[in-house]
Amino acid sequence: MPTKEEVVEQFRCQAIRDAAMRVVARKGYDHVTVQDIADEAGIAKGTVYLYFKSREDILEKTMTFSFDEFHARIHEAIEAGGTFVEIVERVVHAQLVYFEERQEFFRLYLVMAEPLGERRLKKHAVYRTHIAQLTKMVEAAQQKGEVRDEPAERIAIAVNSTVRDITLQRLHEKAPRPLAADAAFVRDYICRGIARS
Amino acid sequence: MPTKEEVVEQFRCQAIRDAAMRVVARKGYDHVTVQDIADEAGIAKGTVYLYFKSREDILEKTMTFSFDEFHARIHEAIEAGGTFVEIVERVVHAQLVYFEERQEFFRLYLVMAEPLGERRLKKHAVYRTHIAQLTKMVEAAQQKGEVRDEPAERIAIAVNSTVRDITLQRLHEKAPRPLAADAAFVRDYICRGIARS
DNA sequence: AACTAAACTGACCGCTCGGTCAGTTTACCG
DNA sequence: CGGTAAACTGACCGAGCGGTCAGTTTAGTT
Repeated sequence: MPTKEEVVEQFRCQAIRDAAMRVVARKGYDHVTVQDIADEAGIAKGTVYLYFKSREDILEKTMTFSFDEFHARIHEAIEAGGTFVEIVERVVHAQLVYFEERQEFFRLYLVMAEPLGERRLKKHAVYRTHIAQLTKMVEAAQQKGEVRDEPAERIAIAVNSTVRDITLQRLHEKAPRPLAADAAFVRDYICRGIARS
Repeated sequence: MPTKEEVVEQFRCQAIRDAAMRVVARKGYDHVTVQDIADEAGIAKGTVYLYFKSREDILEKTMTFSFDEFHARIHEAIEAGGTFVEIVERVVHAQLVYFEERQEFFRLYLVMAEPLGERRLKKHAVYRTHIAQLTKMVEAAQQKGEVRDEPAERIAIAVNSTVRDITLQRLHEKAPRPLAADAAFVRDYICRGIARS
């Protein structure tokens, strides 16, 4: 049983993470300042440092925390079973919906996938986890002979990239077409390619 | 006929752009300082400002300048004609080779595709140009009935995302498999999907 | 060699940001 | 209430950055 202090602490941490996520969505990961986060959360900058030890700490915790929920959703979609096409359909749909509902998270997610600079950031580890999840899905389908015999990780990356960029495109459009249409498009693109059959 | 002064000026500008590209590749777009660029180019910071009017000016010019050459290569690959599969094969191959040979450019390219923050950056315009180029390619193929009847821009985005993320993956690997293998994989993924046929 | 204009330099300025901490407010308990 | 400990605040500090410019070096001309 958590003490009252722990409950309050958790509540504050969550509020700060939520604020951080909104600000990252607005300004981009690299341009977020601690003052921004404090303002967004309606507290003083000093208070932030009572709950997190540095700017990086806030951003990293924000990332991993949000990601856990996303990860769980995809896990569900995979575990529900069925043919590979059905699984892909659910996974694609789950991702599109999740990104659509939580654009702040999606923008954070974009940052996770990209890193390639001097520092191997923790962000990237989070992205790799997601790829690993999809890779297992592909491997299972290959065992059942539903998917071509190519490196599973390559396939997972290809699948994921498509979902991500279509989501990005939808975010840029003022009035994107119905989500179901893009979900179907991505599912078909992944499974059958774009050649007229 | 350019004067001697103009030649020297162009040479200096090119040297600074080259330096900027290398530093961006190492540190990432947002963390590059003007001092970094000056050091890399072997000149003083003040000298940089004789040729460019601001940090943003350097980065923007570096981006568009490098991109023009890339754009031309893809244009060639498209215009050489043939069936859609052949064209895709050439385009994918050209991109993979170009990215492999110029990793600094690729890292710059990654930054172009991503923006989604407060400011609609010029970076993004450059990326849109590339997508527009691919979109035209897809539309031509649709006219000939070689490609399914889906929004051409969506297809272009999907195609491009795959090439990009596979390239990214290759950069992370110490010993990636032969480029031709990935080129074939991407081509097949795009045209036929991943379902076992 | 003497002169000059153009090219170049790097110390400097103003500003922003991450992080600190002395002081203030709040909340709880006897 | 009164007292005290915990929570909170925001002015402040030092570091680092973009951009400037007075001074120095270089290169061309006579």
